[in-house]
Amino acid sequence: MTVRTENAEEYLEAIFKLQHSGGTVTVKRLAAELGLTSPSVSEMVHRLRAAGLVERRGRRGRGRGIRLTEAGLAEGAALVRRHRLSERFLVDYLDMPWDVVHEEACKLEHALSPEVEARLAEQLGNPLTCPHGHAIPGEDGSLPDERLQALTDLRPGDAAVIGCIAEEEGDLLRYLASLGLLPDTPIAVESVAPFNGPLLVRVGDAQYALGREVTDRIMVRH
Amino acid sequence: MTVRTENAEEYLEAIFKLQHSGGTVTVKRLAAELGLTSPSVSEMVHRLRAAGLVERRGRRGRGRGIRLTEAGLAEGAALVRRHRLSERFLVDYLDMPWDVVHEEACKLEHALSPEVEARLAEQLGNPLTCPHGHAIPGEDGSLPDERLQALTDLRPGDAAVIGCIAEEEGDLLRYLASLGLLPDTPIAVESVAPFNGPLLVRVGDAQYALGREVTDRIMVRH
DNA sequence: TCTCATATGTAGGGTATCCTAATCGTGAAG
DNA sequence: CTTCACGATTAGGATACCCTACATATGAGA
Repeated sequence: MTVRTENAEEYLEAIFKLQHSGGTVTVKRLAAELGLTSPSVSEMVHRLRAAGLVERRGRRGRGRGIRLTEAGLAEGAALVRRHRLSERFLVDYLDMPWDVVHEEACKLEHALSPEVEARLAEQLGNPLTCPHGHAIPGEDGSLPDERLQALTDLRPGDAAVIGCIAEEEGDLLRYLASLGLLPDTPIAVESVAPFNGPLLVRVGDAQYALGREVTDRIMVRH
Repeated sequence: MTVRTENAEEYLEAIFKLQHSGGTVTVKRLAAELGLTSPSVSEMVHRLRAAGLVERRGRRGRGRGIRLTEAGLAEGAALVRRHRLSERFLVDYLDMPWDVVHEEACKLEHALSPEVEARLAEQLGNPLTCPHGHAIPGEDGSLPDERLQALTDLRPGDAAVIGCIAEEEGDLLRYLASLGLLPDTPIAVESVAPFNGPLLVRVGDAQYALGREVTDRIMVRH
């Protein structure tokens, strides 16, 4: 049962995230998430199952698909926790820009022991979210399920607070940072142009016109 | 030429360290250092050579054995640098005890990009040594060769300063820390018991009798 | 009930890395 | 000058992944 490799960890993390984003975890979805082919994923899922980290429910009904076992859940949560703590570390301690930390954290997450993870969390002040606003699982693997909605789905006049950005890296993040559209920022929709046009939003004293590509990725709460 | 794997990095680091500790780098020594068999090492050395990271000198005379090329040297130095910076980080920022950080750093060193490495060094105040006293290679790969000698080799009456501890982890380090025998600590030999007996040393106001197993691993400078 | 689109799985093949056992080569010693 | 010990290498085999091509199975709709 040599399934504590870095590769296996990637799978567990991906399954954990898919499982928590709701919906059924299938081989196909996993393959898409990981950028691999279905047979490769199918094979690894068998290994993970043999190792007792994953189980398959019948293929019909609600609870179908791939599920993490108790052990797998703990592993997956720990990986996500380490990933997001790493991002916080890179931003808070090393002053790195938030649009590059995801990739760096992908490597770091596999290099943190529970001990280092715990001390890092403490040094960082036990943060609750990553720089993009995603919740950091607790040491017990718990993850609050906030119900966020895309900014796109607000109506004119609605006010909200940015919860997280559904994008881990790239130009979009740089753009948002340049506008000050960061997690926990209050934002209000002033108008919505028809035919899938831009949203006119207010942030503090500023007003911006944001396209759907952007507003789809800004997740807000009330 | 897929030789930028974590495994290959381990080899490069080991070769770098053996090369700098003087002496010839052979397959056998490498195998011992890495805890692998000779055939495995032989094979990887071929891969590294194909990748232009290593070269073999003739098997006689001074410069024989395995040598890092320019490229390999840079890689090796970077790995050692990241390893020792990681140790500093673990001790200075996360308050971990110095006898456990080696193992943690073994994992971390492969997860640091040049960018992260640079920022980490800066945040830590560009330290020159790891917690055990070993010099941290510069960004250019340079490594000063201090000429240290084992405490064992001093004569009664000699005074010196602890340079580094030739041991990365374990009880010995805990023991030394409990006595305050850390790098940069002044130390004087008061007497040496015959028949490979203990050394009586003075450290500040304290006096300790240290066995050869211990004094062999305490490297000092003047 | 039967058929088909689609997800899943099997077959077969490739690479990187490790191992054990056997072979090769060379300097030193007789 | 021959032999031998020992380090290096080759041979052959295992495992963990990954892939492409092909086979199966199943729910949905005819």
